[in-house]
Amino acid sequence: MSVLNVDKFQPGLSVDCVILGFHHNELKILLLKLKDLERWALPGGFVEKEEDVDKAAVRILRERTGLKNIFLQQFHLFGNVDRNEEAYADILLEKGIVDKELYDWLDQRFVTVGYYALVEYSRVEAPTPDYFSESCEWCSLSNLPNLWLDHGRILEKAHETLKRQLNYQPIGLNLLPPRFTMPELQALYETILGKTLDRRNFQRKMMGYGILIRTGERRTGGAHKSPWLYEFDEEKYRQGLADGLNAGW
Amino acid sequence: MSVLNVDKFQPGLSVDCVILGFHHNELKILLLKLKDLERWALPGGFVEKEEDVDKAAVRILRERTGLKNIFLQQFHLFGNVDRNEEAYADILLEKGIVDKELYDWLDQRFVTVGYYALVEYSRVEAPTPDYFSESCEWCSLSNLPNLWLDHGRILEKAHETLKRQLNYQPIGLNLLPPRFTMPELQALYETILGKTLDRRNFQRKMMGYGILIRTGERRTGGAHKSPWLYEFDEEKYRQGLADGLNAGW
DNA sequence: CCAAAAGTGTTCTACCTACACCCATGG
DNA sequence: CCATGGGTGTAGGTAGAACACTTTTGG
Repeated sequence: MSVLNVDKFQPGLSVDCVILGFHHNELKILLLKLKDLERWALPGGFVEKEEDVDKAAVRILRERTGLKNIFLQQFHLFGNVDRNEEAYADILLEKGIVDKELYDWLDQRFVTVGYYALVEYSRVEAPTPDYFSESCEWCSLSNLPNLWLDHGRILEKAHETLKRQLNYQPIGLNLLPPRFTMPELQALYETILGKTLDRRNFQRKMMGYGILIRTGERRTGGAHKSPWLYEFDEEKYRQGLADGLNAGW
Repeated sequence: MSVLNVDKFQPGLSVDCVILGFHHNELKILLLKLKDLERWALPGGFVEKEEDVDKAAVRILRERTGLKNIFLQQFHLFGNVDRNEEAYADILLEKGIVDKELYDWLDQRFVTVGYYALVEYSRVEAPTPDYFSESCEWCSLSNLPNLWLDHGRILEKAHETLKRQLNYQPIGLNLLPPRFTMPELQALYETILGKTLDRRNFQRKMMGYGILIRTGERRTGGAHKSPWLYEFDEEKYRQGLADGLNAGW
């Protein structure tokens, strides 16, 4: 038996997670530095034979971040034949990181299901690398390292999906701390959308959704007027997720 | 070798297509009547080992309908373990429709990728059943037969996706005949959305998108005022598909 | 007291909604 | 000629965009 018991996995099927956090007004993504290769990969894994694909994504997220009960959404299946072209398994075999059995497993064609998760940056205490990687770190979306295979494309697609969903779904819960200011929420939107928004219109629009509660407190210590602290009305937030915010038509 | 050479297919992976057409002001879906079972299935198939998943979907659509160059969109992967529960393969083996090799192939766990296609009803001349089905027919969405496995759920998800996409994507090309009237287009929207829309506002909104061209001609023969015939400005239509119609934010 | 950030209000416009009205056609 | 469906116009409301103004805070 290899270091990984490949028999328990569904062949040819993998899951990759785009795990996004928000820190210092920047979108961060959790990436794995592959062993003996100057490339980084999305946290991913295989699907057990008796495991739902959605459950596998949840498990992988938990294994890397320790987090549970996180908003995790499937967004696309990547199924091109040529997506596995890179000969990384050869290097792994050469270096003795994998044995022949695992090599053969890795060498097959894989299709991968992309999931994205929005997590609170500070709640991820010790990101854990997997067997194929030497470290697991937050990287800035604006300054990405060299990504493995089609992982750049997967990330791009996740980002597109996220942008579109911003139009009809609430966002921020599990991405921001439990209490946050309106400028912080706005900065999140601006970062995801890649453009600036009007402060005052943003405030009105967000309040109009009815998913925010203004707590009585303010964030003090900043160099200027202290902003109010808000929290999500989780009940209404979930309803917004389910029903959509801007129905249209 | 079986009737199907299963060796050439990627194990555990299938594609199912929700093929929608529009006829007599009703949405129709192309379904297969399974042999020796009072159940119907979505047109589907397996993915060849050297074939992109998207290409497989195109191939399956072509095999059933003869159509090419159709709007075909992946919308979800269905990956629960329990989705294959039904013991249909047992019946097929019993009746001698499949041999042991094919039986074993069918008996494995499958995850399936859902695609939906919008096609012009009248252009599908002779829908062709596959090896497992005895007929291939258009069924009315409002009066569905008993569906196999989770195909009802897959259809539902396709319909949800379609409804949402109506808010930011044009629709109608390849679903309506090349020339159509505004009431016909409206009927399509109403059918998909499951609600009535205001005639006059609909017209203004659609014209506002700039994807329609009013031809000089009218449809005569109807019992009342003859409506104008329109066609899509395919250039702008495609641009609308790519960029979205209502960007939002 | 000043600069900069945060909160609130106002105007203008565009679009959506809900209608009223006119025109064509076949029976 | 009339019932019905199709085409066009218009008034009111609502929401988004683009503003100005006030308030608070640390330095």
